[in-house]
Amino acid sequence: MREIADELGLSVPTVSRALGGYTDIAEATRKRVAETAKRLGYAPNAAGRMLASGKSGFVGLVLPVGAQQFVDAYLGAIVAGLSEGFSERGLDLMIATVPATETPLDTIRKLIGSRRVDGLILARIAPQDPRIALLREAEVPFVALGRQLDGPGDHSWLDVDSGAAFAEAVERLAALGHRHIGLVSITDDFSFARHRDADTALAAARLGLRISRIAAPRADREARRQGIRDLLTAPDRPTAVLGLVDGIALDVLNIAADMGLSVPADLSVIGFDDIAGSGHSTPPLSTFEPYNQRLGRRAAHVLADLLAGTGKAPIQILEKAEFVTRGSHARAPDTK
Amino acid sequence: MREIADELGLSVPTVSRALGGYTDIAEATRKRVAETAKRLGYAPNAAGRMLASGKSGFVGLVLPVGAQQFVDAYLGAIVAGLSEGFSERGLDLMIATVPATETPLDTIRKLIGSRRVDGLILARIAPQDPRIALLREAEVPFVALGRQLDGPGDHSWLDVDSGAAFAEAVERLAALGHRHIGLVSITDDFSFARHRDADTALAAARLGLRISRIAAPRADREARRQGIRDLLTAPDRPTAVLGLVDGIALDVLNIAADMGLSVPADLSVIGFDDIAGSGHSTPPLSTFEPYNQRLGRRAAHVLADLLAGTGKAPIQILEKAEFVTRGSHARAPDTK
DNA sequence: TCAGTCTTCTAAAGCGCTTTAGATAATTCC
DNA sequence: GGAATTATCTAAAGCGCTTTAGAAGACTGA
Repeated sequence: MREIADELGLSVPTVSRALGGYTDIAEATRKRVAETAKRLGYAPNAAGRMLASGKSGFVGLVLPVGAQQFVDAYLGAIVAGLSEGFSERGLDLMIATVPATETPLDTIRKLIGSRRVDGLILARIAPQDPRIALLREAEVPFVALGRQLDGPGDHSWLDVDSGAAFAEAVERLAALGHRHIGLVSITDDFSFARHRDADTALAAARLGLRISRIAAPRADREARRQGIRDLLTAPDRPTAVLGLVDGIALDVLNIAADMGLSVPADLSVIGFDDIAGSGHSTPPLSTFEPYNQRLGRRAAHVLADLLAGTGKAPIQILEKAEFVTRGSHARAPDTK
Repeated sequence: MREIADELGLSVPTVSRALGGYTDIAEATRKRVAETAKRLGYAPNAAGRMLASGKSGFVGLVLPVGAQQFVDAYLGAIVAGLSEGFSERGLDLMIATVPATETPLDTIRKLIGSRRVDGLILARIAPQDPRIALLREAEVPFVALGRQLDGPGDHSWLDVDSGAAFAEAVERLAALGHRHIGLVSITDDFSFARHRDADTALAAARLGLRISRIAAPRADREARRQGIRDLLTAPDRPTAVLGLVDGIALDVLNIAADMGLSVPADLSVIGFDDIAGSGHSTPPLSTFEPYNQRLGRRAAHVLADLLAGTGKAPIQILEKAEFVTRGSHARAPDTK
């Protein structure tokens, strides 16, 4: 910056204000400065700017990578969207992992204590998430991706309304003549599982359909597969099955094939997530695409607004997941 | 920091040196400072530290999100590994996206011009990658994930030796009595495709096997599927097929099922990547797992070493992909 | 024409830390 | 016992930028 100032015979603050677009700089000067800056390939030193302005220009996403939690397709899409959204607003995304020796709360405390980030994105919200309490107390702007179970709270969040997607799946199946639908769920305590269970039941009750729900621990694949087998061999087996996630729905396809059931003629199957591979199964899986990248991008904009001070009221957004019509669902067998 | 100094009747620099673990501070003082810092919940201001030390403590990963390129499972795993590895070395990962109005080179130039990052990770290396030339010229430490086509170069890189995996697949199939293997490849100009093509051909030649290679543009799924159908209906069809990636291998499974071919009895199929869904196909797909998260973590350590100045010579690492035995490959049909 | 008002710039201070040079006190050596 | 050394601390400067206060010049209006 001094270089530019020297070259043009101006002072350093003038250059700073010119680049900052302040009004008390003559238009001609502003232009000269801008041109010289470009010619010299000037990029403002981030540290100097941070120190003087008190803003880091960074926004943090804390990943609990330590355990088995890794960056799956969901987080990958979120990261892409966040990064895209923030760069549109002149912010940078930093990804922090929680070291094995620390708790996520420690990491967050350090991050905000060192002023390394101006705000935070919280992903994988637990039904009761202590991080939310911490950030509210510290008065650090943040946006949560996902809802807590005990109501909307008064912080900003975005979530995919996967419950609505399951209700839509029930409606679609009802319209195709299905009267009895299986739901393969999980016993783990995730908010998304409870939302999907509840909204499926609600929609079925509203339409007068029967739901047969089975559930096993998420990681216990064998238990789940046995449950599916039992469900499909029962004398009054459902004519359609909803998988809580695509992985489960693909297992249903798999087991149906083993049992000689033809999908979608004998059995309809619908999943959720549109994971890689869902389009390549036999038959290709009908599922819901949650557009997580778009969700991440919108979350970035919400946080950017928060940081800019635009609007104090919490923003809470439920995004819709789109149904992806493929080959694994059709009219109920006895209504052809 | 001044607070700590005041509280203990010391000067600010003394506190700084005490926390920095310098030798010219009495052990007793060091301990008192450390305790007070902990008690006050002190975290050093990142901006001040950066400005004074000239190091940002950040390492950048530039994502070309703009176009269709999104964060798939590969990049997700890489990000997780990088973040994990860097946090083990006291560095932070920042993810930058390339705005629609800029080229990746612009973004990189800005990043290093503003001293926002101390070093960079380059992912998705092109056969001739201009980013490598730029960073070499700017003398910014970096590590590439992937090789260029024209030899190893003299910069540090890590890559998965997927060519070796395909050679291993050929060997495994040869050992199972297969004499004629199909390879479904792509026509696009990616380094990884050429490595896999070449090493497959080499291994087959060495073992006296026949390879029938077909290829279509990566995005043209219909052309690829037609190619696979032609391959499998030919009078002397191969008894095993390698898919360049899992998506392709799953298509092969799919088409084989449509044609009434039983996998693995009539046809063996092997893929590469172990994407979500590969374990849920019918039958479950035998494939290779590249352990990208581990690769990212190792890359982080290589770059951290570079930044610490430990060892000037470029480090070039080829990682092995592990074969995942599932149900889609078996003995050749006529050798039972 | 001269006080008052803009417009456009500069001077100085300071953000929180690290680093270099130097000061003080305690210790050692002959 | 005094010079030389060592151990431990402090003073001062400076990293590159932004911000506040203020100065200089150009303009207005009666």
